[in-house]
Amino acid sequence: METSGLGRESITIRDVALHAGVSIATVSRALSRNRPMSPQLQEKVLASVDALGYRPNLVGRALRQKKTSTIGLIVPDLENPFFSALTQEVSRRFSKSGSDVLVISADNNLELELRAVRSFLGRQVDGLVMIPCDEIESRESVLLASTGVSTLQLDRFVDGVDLSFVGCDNTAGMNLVINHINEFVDEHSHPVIIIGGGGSTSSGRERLQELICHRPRSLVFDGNFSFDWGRQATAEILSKGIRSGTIVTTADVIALGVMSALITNGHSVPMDFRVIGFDDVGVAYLAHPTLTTISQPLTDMADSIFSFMITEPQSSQIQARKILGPKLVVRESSPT
Amino acid sequence: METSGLGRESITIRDVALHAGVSIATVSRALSRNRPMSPQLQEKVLASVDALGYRPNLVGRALRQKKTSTIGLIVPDLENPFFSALTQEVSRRFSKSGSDVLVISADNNLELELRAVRSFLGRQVDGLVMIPCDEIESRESVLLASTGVSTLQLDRFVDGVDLSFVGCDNTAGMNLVINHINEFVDEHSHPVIIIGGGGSTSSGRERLQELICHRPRSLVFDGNFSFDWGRQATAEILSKGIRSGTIVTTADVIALGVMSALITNGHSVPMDFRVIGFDDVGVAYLAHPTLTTISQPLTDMADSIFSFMITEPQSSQIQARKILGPKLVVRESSPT
DNA sequence: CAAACTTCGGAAAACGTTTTCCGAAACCTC
DNA sequence: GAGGTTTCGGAAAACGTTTTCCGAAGTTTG
Repeated sequence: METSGLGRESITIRDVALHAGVSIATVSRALSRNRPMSPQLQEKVLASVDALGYRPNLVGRALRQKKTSTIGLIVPDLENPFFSALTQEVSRRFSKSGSDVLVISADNNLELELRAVRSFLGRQVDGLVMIPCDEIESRESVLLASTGVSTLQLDRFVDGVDLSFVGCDNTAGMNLVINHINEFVDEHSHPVIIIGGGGSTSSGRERLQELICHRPRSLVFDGNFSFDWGRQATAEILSKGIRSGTIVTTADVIALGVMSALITNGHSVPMDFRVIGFDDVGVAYLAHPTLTTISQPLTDMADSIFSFMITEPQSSQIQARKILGPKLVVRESSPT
Repeated sequence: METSGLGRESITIRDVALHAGVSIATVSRALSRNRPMSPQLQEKVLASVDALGYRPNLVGRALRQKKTSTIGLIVPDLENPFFSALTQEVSRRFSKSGSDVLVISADNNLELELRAVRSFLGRQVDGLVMIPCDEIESRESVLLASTGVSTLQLDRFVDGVDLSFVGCDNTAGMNLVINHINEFVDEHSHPVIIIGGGGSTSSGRERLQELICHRPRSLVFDGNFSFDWGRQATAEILSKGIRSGTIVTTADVIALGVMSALITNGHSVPMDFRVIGFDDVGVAYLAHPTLTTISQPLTDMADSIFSFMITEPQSSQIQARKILGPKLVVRESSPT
């Protein structure tokens, strides 16, 4: 009859109770299997549910239960392929266990990031996973998040905040790079050029620091995690008359910009310049030449986030850190 | 005192009322500015709000108001750079007007897509935007969505469903491609090879159909929207002994895979093969050679989605279509 | 100055659930 | 067969808001 689907008033548990001739408590129990009940009654209720096309209102449920079966994920920038891959991986992990991951992109904007935190907090998510935009400036957002709900930092952390963190070992990763280039870099004839990015993020800083520490004499450029920055930095390098060298970057997106600019200007990779990235995003394998880089253990990271979130009811306010090991992937952009 | 921040029990409007010595109605009004009130009282309430660090529970509010100030966006695959760019654009547009966009990735999985719909519906989003996974198989999801809330289809639509749609004109886009290749393709010496993808999606099908219609004698391959498929199809082409031609694809991700495979095997683009993509994702400009492609009006699409969602209270159940015009971007992978 | 508005704060209902509590019936046990 | 235990359905409270309604003031009007 009125299952026409046009009805703007949605059917509630009350309608089902009326239809089945039972109380709303019974309907609730039939659906939640919270308490055993006689099979015939259960069936009757379920029949009414089907007949009316009833769908529980999760807002009502959340209010009563004080939980939403939802976790929030705030990412700085979905257009960075590393973050979209990580997002996908985290979503996949949680969806296996039945909880939904809701994603908001902060668009590399501190104000939007703070708004996202407020929104998720107000919406009573059961947990919050943040990839903070900035090591210093995101402090307010992260702190606010942590007062309201079990919060985890992923990939990047905020300086001096007592919150659990899951990420990859950037220092170890850069050491793999250093060892790799030591195999072919002749200190004098073949300069090492460092192009940093995301210096205001913990991972960007860690990677850059490690590089500078081991290669203190190198030419250093610092910018952000973007294709354009890689291209721009390359233009500067070339304008200095440099015509060969090993260019180490702190992210694949930068490295891809670098290679693009080099090749456009007629320089060969890896003959003239060797280029090395970090992250191992999908396109790193697609570029030409294919990009030598550091592969991050995305699946492990997602798994760790999941177990932190599930096993720790927030009691572990104590700062726990799960640092996962990266791998070197040597491809065509550097000699084997 | 108890503003220590450790308190698991969150402060409610009731606590604020108590602290300020007013009723909860007054607190609500002070915050919502729903009704004018004396400034000194307002200030007193606001002071208490600050003192206690009160944050409204949006779940309670949503239950009462029957709206969540939230729209849901379901995307097939965040790792496809076209979708992450589109997601970013839509989020940006809505966040300007103060409503949150919550994103769920269906991971190219019909079951997850259906679950995402159920989840958003249950969570009472004010609107739903879907990029359906499959032209046929997503029908159940889309239909379910449309019964519960104002629903829009974006970029792809489901066959025979009366729902508004926003997307780009794939046919026109492919015509631009056809005209472009007509300028340099010598029918006999230079074969046209078509690599389709996403044939089970409306956009994939539309693009492929238009191509085949204008170039009926071409060699045609059909697969999905992925780098790997592009690579794989290329391997097949080469294995047939073909050593030159114009390869037209239905998506940049495919085209990038194609170019990668061609170059790896020592073939030159655009000397031996010309390659053409569709979408104009960021990396298209980064590839080497840079990729000739069709640029989709992402911002316009987001704007249209926004105005459909805001101006049409759902009354416009009537199928409205907003088809936006694409542009041809000629780059190095094809002759100018 | 009485009557009629206006202003503004509070009590309470409402939103859709889940869950506690209660009581009736049924079932044991001796 | 009386007393105790278990089973199971329903009434009602609770979750945190917003909003309708009411009534007590204050203000205008004739």
